[in-house]
Amino acid sequence: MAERGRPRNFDRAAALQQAMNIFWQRGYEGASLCDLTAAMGINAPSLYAAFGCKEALFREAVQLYSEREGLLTARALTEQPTARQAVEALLRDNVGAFTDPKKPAGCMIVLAATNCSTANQAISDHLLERRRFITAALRRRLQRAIKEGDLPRVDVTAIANYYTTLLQGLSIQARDGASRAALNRIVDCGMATWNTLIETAKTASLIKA
Amino acid sequence: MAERGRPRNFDRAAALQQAMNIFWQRGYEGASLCDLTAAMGINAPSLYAAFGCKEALFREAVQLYSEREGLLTARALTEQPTARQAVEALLRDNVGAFTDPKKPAGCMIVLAATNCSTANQAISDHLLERRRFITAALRRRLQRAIKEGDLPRVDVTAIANYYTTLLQGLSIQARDGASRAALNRIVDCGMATWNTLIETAKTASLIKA
DNA sequence: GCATTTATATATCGAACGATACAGAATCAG
DNA sequence: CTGATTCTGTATCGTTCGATATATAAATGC
Repeated sequence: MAERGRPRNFDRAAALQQAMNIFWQRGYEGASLCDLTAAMGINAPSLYAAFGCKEALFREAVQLYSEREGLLTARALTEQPTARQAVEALLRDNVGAFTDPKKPAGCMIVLAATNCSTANQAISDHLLERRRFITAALRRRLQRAIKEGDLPRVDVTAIANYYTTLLQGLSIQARDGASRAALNRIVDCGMATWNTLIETAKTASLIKA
Repeated sequence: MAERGRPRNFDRAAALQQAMNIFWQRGYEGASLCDLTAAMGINAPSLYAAFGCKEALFREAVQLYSEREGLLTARALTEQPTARQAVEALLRDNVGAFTDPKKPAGCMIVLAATNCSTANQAISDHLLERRRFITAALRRRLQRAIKEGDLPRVDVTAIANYYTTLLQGLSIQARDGASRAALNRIVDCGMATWNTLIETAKTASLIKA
């Protein structure tokens, strides 16, 4: 353990988590360095020494968020036996997280950089990539269901995009103060229509072909 | 018309429209005064003399946006004969507007202040109020449909919230670069399930009662 | 002990932010 | 014409932004 020099005086992981919460709550540009250092309990030079710059800190915070909160989504998609159960678990689990009073409302990936100045386009693009990754994961899960015979041959892109859109809308609703019950009521609507939706995607896909 | 003093050298309405476009594209905080004055073709003092301050300019821009783009929604809700047609027209017309290449993608009311610094909470609240107004208009339209016998007695709040969520999700999808065809494909999914959804909202409402 | 290394706290830095002071230009009333 | 009024362009204002220079404190290696 060749830890030369004065040892760090704060818990880097704990500080990162605080930074994540601030970014989650206020967005990339809405979170000032002053906000960040105050929440992290350190001064600016310590922040820069430990994380590089604001953008690098944000990317680490997004990574932490993905590992923490994205776990819900990943588990819902992999562990549920059927596509329908996977989609419903994905929606319900995220609604639960979106309305956890101990956390900022809604999804950080969706909300933290919806509008950025042109100088921070890279930040927007980074989150856009993450959003597309989630949609792709859902699409792959639906494809797996077709292969497993759990789902008829449907337009998986359409279904995945539809539920992604609903999920992103739920983030806005959560941020706007909707209750967990209200959001679950919306999920009820989204899931009640599953059978019809699959039929539609099937026929539409056939019409296209 | 006692127009005293030196006359204004620019078209106030045209300048406001340019400001609206900048706010629409970059959001309230993402749009700097430099961006605004450049797009409006005027200098800062002219902007302040004509509009007061950045926040007042933004509120006027939101008002203009509501009158211009909100017209689509208002017309869809009032002019279509049935609730189903009204909702579908609302979604289709907004998808058309969201993907108009001559305009910024997505809805300004949804995207322009999703994450604001605490100093500009009033801006967020203003747009939140507008969003709630739109949901309320949809809910009233559904209630009207029940009164007209066009719709069974359903949980109109749930249906209105569901389609609002979908519409807000569509704004994010549009901003993320989704094509008009892709968004219409999502609307297909949302509308294909109308009958099932109404049945569900009916029974659920009865269960509740 | 002493040199080296790294982290900390204070005190900024230059740039960009929203917003104005000011002088000059353009119109009106008389 | 003169005086009053309003708009315009230049040149800032004070503040906050993200990011650092500097000196000191706390650890290690020898």
